[in-house]
Amino acid sequence: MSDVARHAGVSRTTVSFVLNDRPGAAIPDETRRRILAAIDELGYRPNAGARALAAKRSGWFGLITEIVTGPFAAEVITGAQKRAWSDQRFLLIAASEGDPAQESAALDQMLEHRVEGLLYATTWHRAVTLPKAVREVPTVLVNCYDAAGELPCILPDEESGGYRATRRLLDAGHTRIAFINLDPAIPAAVGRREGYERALREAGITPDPSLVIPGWATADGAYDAACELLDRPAADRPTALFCGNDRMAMGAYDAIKERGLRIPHDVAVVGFDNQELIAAYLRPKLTTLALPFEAMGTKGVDMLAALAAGQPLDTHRVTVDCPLLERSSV
Amino acid sequence: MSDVARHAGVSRTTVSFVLNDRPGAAIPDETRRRILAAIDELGYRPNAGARALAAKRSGWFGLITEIVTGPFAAEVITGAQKRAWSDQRFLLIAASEGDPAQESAALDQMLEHRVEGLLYATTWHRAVTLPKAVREVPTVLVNCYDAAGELPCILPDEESGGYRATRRLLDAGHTRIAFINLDPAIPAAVGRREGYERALREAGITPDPSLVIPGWATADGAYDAACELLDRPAADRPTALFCGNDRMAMGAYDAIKERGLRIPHDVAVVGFDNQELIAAYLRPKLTTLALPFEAMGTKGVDMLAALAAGQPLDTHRVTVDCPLLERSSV
DNA sequence: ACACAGAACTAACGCGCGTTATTAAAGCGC
DNA sequence: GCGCTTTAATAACGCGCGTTAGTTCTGTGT
Repeated sequence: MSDVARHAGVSRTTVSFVLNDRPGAAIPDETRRRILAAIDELGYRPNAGARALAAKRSGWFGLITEIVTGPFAAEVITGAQKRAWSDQRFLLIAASEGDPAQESAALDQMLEHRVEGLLYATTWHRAVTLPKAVREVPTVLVNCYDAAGELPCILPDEESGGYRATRRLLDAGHTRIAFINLDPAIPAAVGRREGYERALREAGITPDPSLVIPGWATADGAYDAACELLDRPAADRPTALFCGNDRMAMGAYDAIKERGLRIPHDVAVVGFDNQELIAAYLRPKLTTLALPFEAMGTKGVDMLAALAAGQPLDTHRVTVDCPLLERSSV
Repeated sequence: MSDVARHAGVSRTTVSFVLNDRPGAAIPDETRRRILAAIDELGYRPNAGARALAAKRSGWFGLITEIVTGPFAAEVITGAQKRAWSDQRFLLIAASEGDPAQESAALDQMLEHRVEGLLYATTWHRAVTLPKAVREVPTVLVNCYDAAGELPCILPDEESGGYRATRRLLDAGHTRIAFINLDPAIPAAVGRREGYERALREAGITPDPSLVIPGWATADGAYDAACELLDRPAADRPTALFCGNDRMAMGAYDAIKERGLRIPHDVAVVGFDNQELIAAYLRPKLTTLALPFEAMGTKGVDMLAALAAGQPLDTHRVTVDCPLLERSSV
């Protein structure tokens, strides 16, 4: 930068002023032109680290996930990344691999890099407790929530997801809709069931508890559940299956096809998660709900930016809708 | 750091010495203890940016990929990330989204952050030409190679992959092995075919060109190709299909099943790419070769570390083996 | 007694930049 | 001509640290 200044016949301060087009600094066009020419000629690049040091703004946000691989984490990263870069901020990404030691090591590194905010994302919707050190910096949870209830979080709207799935099946004319749920204890299972029941009641149907069966989040579990449902006497048999995730829908598909039933003609199916490689390749293609990972990542950076700028948050707990992806199984 | 020094009753220099346990500095245990206690008590964290500035070592490596999402990029990131963090180095990740403008913007940002090395990874094995600016910093290409032949690169060993797949089928007793290839013009197609033919010749079989058909990298293309192969007169019909990727293997599965043939009893299949969600969920599960993305990412960081340390590279063009994953389709 | 060597420590500079306080020159009204 | 404001520019400090070239304090041998 001193070289640029010398080359342009001005002081280093003036160069700094044009580089940051400092408001209030009166720089004649001719001078600015000379400086820009010198920059170009010398191939000068500002040093981001030095700039951060002097300005006391690192420009970094941190993102800690459980695994970098895996479709979900990748989507969160994508969403956060796009928003961050477009805003001249950068993402320091780390994976905890589910190991508390790695997690806290990653956190230490991020704090040493003076991140101005921290995003903590999990693979599945659940409660977490973070190391105390996170209090040193604005933190937003993504796809999880603070067991102590102190940190702001961004969560998928499971209830409206359940509602939307059920509503879609109701609209298609189904009245006996079974729900092959995840492990009933987890938040996703609770929320989706509430949405499922709300949709039914809204349609004037009293929810039948016998139509809600846990599939334990596995294809085999859902297969067993579907078999049990489909083997009931005709009057009790559901004509539609809402499955807790796409892998479970795969299991349900097997049970349906084994019985010579056709999808969606005899039995309609709706999944959850939109695991592209499953949902788009099943036959028929699976209608499912997408977890809004990318949107949550984007929203996370937005909230961090606000927090880092000292603005208060309007909501401590943000929910993001799960869009319905229409394919051919309803 | 000055606070720590004052609190421990020493100079800032001494604190710096114990923090970096500087070889040659004689620090009595008692003093070291006092300093560490002060650090702990004050909750001091070194400022990574300031340290980088003073030491003239940023500690950053850059990684540019086409897309952050997508299973392949994620694996490269994982591999690079693990190696980098374990080595106290950090990864500045950017996605070009296939847009040259974004790519060069990302590159600029990385250079401003004074990355000590750059990894450039593509989704599929091919030639690339990078902006001239990459010459400012050691660069290694991952899964692609420099059209100008100047930059070091890390590539999957397509030839040995083709060999290994074919060899596996030969070992299972097959002699008429068809190869439903990718677009014949791309490097992966060329290399794999060479390996395929080498394996055949080694087994005393003269490669039959009529058994090599392009499937154009799509499930439909491979389906058509498989139909044509399987509908040949019995004497000409292959008993094994080696497919250019897993999606193509899906297409081949359909053609095989439609004809009432069984996998692997009547026709064996080997895929390529190991797309988990396809290969592990097809019935029967698909035997396939994995592209070593994670290993290539790791190797990439290794090479960068060597280059950044000023060591010369022993090889300019490194190849990494594609491991065979045995499942149930052979 | 003195010289000398090592141990323990520190003052001071510089990394590349943002920023504040200040100066010098130019323009303007009377 | 004199005061005043605006414009154009700069010197100097500090961000938090690594590092070099010292300085001061011990102990040892003669």
